[in-house]
Amino acid sequence: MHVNSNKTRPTRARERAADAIAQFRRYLVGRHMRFTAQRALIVEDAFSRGGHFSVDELYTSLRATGKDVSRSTVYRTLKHLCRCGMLKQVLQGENEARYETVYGREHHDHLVCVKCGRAIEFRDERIERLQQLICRRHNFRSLEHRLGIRGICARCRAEEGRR
Amino acid sequence: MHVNSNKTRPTRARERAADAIAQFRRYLVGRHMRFTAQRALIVEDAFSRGGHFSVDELYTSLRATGKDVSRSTVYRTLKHLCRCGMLKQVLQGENEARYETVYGREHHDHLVCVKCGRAIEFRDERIERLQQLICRRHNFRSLEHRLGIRGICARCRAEEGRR
DNA sequence: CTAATTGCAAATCATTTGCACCAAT
DNA sequence: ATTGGTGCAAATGATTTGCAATTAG
Repeated sequence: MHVNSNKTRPTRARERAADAIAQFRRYLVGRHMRFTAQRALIVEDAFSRGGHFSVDELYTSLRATGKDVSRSTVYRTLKHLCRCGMLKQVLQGENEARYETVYGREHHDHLVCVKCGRAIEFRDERIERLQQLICRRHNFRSLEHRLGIRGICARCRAEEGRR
Repeated sequence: MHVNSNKTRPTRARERAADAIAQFRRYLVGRHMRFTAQRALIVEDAFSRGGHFSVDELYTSLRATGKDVSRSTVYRTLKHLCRCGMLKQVLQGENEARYETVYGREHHDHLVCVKCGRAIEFRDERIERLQQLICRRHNFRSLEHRLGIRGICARCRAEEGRR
């Protein structure tokens, strides 16, 4: 099991982003699609950040750094990134969709704090194995799975004073 | 582990619905809220059905039986049902929200078929226990959890011809 | 060159809300 | 009688789309 801090080291992040851009370009070229400046900026931003993000966070962050990309293009690009499996939507029950990067990372599940919104990531092999077992038993071919535990994180519990 | 067939026996369903109506009434009364004909109809319909449903399915089904309840009221009532824990939203990544009844049932997880949309329910104690363990390890207080495995069900795989 | 992409503004779609009338307590 | 509920139509908010101008291959 491992836990990511929400801030990845800057250098590490830049590497990750560069890898992702290269990968996305390969995907696009292979499909006669075009690798544009806007797409590069979007992938760059998405993969430089630690945790999850919403369309608006990404859009605003780009804009804040003077990289003007339209909302439409952000939506369209994120859709492509999902289609090629580099990104995935994580649905936690809010109004707007949130995304997390997949490319270059291993599968993990989440503890989501309902107070502060933070997501703690974890991976448990025993749970993974049991899931496979269940699929086999139902003759079900698993494509992906998602486990989310909602609750209150240690920090919020501490601040809250009581247990 | 157990699996529910998607159709519950009619009599059984009626009982379930009656129980749910009574429970919702208790909740409302206890909060100085009013138990109205519309609310009864909505709860009745929601708890008579087997699987998951969308607002529109419920709305249409009511309407089809001549029970005229406005969409607004359906939305407002489902929200109350979620608030009191009798219902819960299940997010599978579509555009519209889907709900499933909680009251009178035990917690379970899902195998969701991406071909036919069917949801197979299961419960595995070992997974439940491991989740508790993980929460404890992170000093995280779990409020609820949700495990969904997306893939292709046995029936669709058979129809598909290949493995 | 030529087809794909962008940005804008208008269009959708699910869900929410303001308000005048209605009904449960 | 009160006060909360309902239905309608209008408002909202996120996402999508048509289209003319732009640009990558």
